[in-house]
Amino acid sequence: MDVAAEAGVSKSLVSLALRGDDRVGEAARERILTAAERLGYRSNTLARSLVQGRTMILGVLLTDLANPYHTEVVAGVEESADAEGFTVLLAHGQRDRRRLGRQLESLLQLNVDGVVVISSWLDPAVLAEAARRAPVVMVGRPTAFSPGVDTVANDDEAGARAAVLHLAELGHERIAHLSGTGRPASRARDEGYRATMRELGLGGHTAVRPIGDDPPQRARAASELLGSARPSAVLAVNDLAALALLDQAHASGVPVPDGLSVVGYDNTTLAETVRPRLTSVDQPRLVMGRLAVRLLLERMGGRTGDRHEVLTPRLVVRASSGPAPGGTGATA
Amino acid sequence: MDVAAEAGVSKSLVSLALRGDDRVGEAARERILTAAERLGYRSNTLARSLVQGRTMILGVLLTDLANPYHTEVVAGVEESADAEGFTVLLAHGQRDRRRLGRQLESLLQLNVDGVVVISSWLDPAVLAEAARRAPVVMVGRPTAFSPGVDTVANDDEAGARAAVLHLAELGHERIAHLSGTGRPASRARDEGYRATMRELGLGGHTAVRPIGDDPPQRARAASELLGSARPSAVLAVNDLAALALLDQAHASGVPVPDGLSVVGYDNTTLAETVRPRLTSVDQPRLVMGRLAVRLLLERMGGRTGDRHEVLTPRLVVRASSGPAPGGTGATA
DNA sequence: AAACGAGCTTGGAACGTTCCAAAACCCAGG
DNA sequence: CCTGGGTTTTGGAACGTTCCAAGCTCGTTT
Repeated sequence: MDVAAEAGVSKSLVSLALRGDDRVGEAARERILTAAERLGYRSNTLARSLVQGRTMILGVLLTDLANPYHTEVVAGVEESADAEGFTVLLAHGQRDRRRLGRQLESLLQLNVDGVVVISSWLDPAVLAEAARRAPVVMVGRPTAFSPGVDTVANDDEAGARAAVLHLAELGHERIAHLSGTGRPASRARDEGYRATMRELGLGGHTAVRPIGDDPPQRARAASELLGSARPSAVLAVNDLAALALLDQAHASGVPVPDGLSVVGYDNTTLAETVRPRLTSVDQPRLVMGRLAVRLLLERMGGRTGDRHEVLTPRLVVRASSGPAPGGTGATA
Repeated sequence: MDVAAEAGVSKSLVSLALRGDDRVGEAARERILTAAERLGYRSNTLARSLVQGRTMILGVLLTDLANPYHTEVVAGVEESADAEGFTVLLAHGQRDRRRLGRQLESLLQLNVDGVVVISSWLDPAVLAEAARRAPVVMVGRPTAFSPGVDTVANDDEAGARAAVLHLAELGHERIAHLSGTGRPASRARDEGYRATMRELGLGGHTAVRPIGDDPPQRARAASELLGSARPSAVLAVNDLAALALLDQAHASGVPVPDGLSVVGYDNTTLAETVRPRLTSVDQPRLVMGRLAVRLLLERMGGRTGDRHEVLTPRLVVRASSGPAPGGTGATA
């Protein structure tokens, strides 16, 4: 270490001084700091991590950078991690199990101190295996619970329920559901939708149409839903699906919300840019991110039992939902 | 190293065997591999990087995760990095110089082999300093060139020019510009707009209105632009600005494109979701990402001179631009 | 029978830190 | 002038790899 030579002290003392240890004498500290400054010295994190056995890095693994839901969770993670002195690095796996696995492996190899997985695409077995090597929290509803992995999710059933109740309160009865493609969260929303329809005595009006993954499929699904027995309101599995629906409604000359009410899910920025502004179920994403970090810290602190946090979503009413055409407004 | 003991060989041989060196005898290799398998052994990347002096990691520093322009550049970076055997990790700085600096520092401390900066918010001096520690490529138009830093940008003047020519060809003369807030790219687009207007003899119709950063400011700027002397066409500094304009036009009952043509910039996914679909100038983002990696590799390979690549953008015509109201279509 | 070379294997140094026990220094008290 | 105790400083081990020069074990050549 050149700084040691430059300042005429041992490497040990340099190490102490640079870490701000107060056992270092005033004169020595002075010389060391100026020497380090002059030489532009930067301690090597790799070496430090090697000896300390930790990196002060939290890894975040996500499927989809373009998805604002994910990125807001990340914001929450970053906020808490910063406050605790951790650096956050993101690894991006796309919707590809293999790539996700590889990226997860990269993070673990880096010896990150914890991993937040924002994706339900990862194989539960892979997740469990990762949890044996480092604390792992999964944000979102898992396909199956993996032992050793904590989870933070929103209550999809409750979210769907709130949306259906809102629509029923506006007088709607023929409430349809533009559902997802079998991912865990979408299944739960579907379930919540069906249960609430039954609970309201609207079971007979239950109508579910799955939507595709790519834009053309989405458009077709939306158009079919608006076809023959058109519902007066639709709960979409997410904002993207709701958008496809709005688009299709516009194309077919169906006015929203006067001819059709639409409710989305996730309350992405999309909901606030689209016309008309979209009523949507909001997940507390920031809170979820912060919570994920707290769970990681608890694990590092020695907790062994698994925790599964479920947060309550909140309906944000905007312009895309209104009174049912024939109704007189509130009936419930 | 337990594997060595387990297989009854030296740690050196284990190291060789696991890296697939062909000098290792068949019997020993066999024993080592099964021992490693049984013990669930994973070599420690930190230690390897420490001795080899490189990490096979490329860092990407970005301002805004939520911006699809950025994330597509990232996709290009990842594609090329993967092909070259590098892992890509992202650090996210938000629009905050200090935070960006800290994140950059984190990446450098990790000893990444190269950094791609997708942000024009970073202080050029900080960038230059970073370039002294690792190869750095900046994607986007820099505030000022930093010695040692390569850049990859699109030709904003040319993009703005293409948009104006397109509108002029449709017969528009009163073409206004909803401009940005002084970032380098937006200044260049502004310049391209003005120059092209002059070139077409439309200098007298030049009208530039700056837009704000937050939604309410954007809305006001859009509304003012549509006020008194309403232009027949507008080039917006980016898709978000164009969106605000579309929104405002809708609110004031101005039909697009019949009463007003709008052209955006960046061709984000927004352009394909908004109604009407937005004509927009597309930057070759994937190519830019790939190019950034190539420049990094060249630096690692020993190149010393700086390179500044400028790519040509391409106008994507959609439904938001049409013939000028009074005109007969193509005039140019 | 000695020397050689090819194929495999090994021990120890090195990477740049932190950690720890021990050494050196200093000053006050006896 | 020695002793003790606190403060400051030090050398060497350790972290888990890779790298390198050197070693061993054969069978083959001279």
